[in-house]
Amino acid sequence: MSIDVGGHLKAVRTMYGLSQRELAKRAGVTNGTISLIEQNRVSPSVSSLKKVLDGVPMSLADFFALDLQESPQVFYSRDQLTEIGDREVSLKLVAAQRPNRAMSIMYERYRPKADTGSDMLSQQGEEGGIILKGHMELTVGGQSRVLGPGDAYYFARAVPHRFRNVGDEPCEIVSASTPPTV
Amino acid sequence: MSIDVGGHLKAVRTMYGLSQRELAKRAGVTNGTISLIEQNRVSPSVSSLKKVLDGVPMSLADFFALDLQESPQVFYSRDQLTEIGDREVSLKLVAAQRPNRAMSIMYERYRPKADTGSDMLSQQGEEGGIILKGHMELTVGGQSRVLGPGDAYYFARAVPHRFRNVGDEPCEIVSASTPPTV
DNA sequence: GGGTGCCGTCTATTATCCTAAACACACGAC
DNA sequence: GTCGTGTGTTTAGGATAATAGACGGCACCC
Repeated sequence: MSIDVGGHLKAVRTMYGLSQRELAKRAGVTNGTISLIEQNRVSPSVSSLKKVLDGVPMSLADFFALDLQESPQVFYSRDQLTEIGDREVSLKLVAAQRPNRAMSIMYERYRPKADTGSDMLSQQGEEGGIILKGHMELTVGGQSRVLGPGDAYYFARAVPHRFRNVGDEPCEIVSASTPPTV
Repeated sequence: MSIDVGGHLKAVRTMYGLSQRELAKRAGVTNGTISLIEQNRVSPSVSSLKKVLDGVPMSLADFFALDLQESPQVFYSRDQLTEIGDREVSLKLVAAQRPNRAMSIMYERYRPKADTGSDMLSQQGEEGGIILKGHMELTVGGQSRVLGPGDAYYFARAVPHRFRNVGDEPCEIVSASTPPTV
């Protein structure tokens, strides 16, 4: 067994401020079980691990998705955002260097007439955002629409999509997508 | 055990076009084990389930995260956003009615002195955002910091966190979180 | 009809996990 | 001091999972 289930569980438990006995009681197992698991002296069955996590509560998916190793960066000043745009479109990415993050969050700035080109598509995931300034024509699947400040969008990336700044001023958007593409 | 590990495994295995014996051989377990797991006659230990998934290969996190999705509305005008705030904090949610979406994207507006209260925590997921206007004190785990326009944050929700508008003007944020809490 | 090969299932045995209860240590109250 | 209550750890034994190998089914070929 390569993955450290025990350490993982201990981290989760202590993060919630629970003792082994408290967690055991909530989960309907014995404190000894928790102890043995945390020491990696046993590899719990999925059913018992689920019982334990139900006591937190936390899903199995989240449990195994947890990063754990260190405490990652939380705060990013505006000049710490990773910029990845070209001249037409500027993208400032939050938490770019964070491994295995679940989302990309970006501050996007489109010059007048900027255009992502016809019908981008990714295999998977979802994307959404809110327009802050300017006017953006968004085409998703068959549908097309011009969005202004305060308007928003949300779509599955498997559908072809295109962004085009149809205004005379720059268009600014905050967007999020999952899973992160960049 | 509420979750259907067996059916799940069978779906993964057949998706990869493997027989029980093939998968067993790759994984270093016996075909009987696969059979018993798929029938939910046993709840595999994490270690053996991991061995089995290594034969695919697939991570435990992905295994437990498997799901499906889809839905229609793409564009949301500003007054179509679902508002869910109280007097102190206004939250405008994109695609609120969309079932099984992967993220929540929100336009958040905090009145001066607005405070989410001490140490909220959700059991799961990640959250991030970008400050548009005003100044927000964000506390995550031990660390605390005041963020201004253009600054950003990103953290795992399992860590206790708190937002507090420390400025005299309203603070506006666009945030995203996954999985959606609301 | 008899082989051959691959499929998933089942059984008897062995290996591992889970429980209940004891154990050891630390800290505060009195 | 010695209770009382909190913590995590250990142990014996019963419960559960994993193994090796047998079993029956189905398709294909001779």
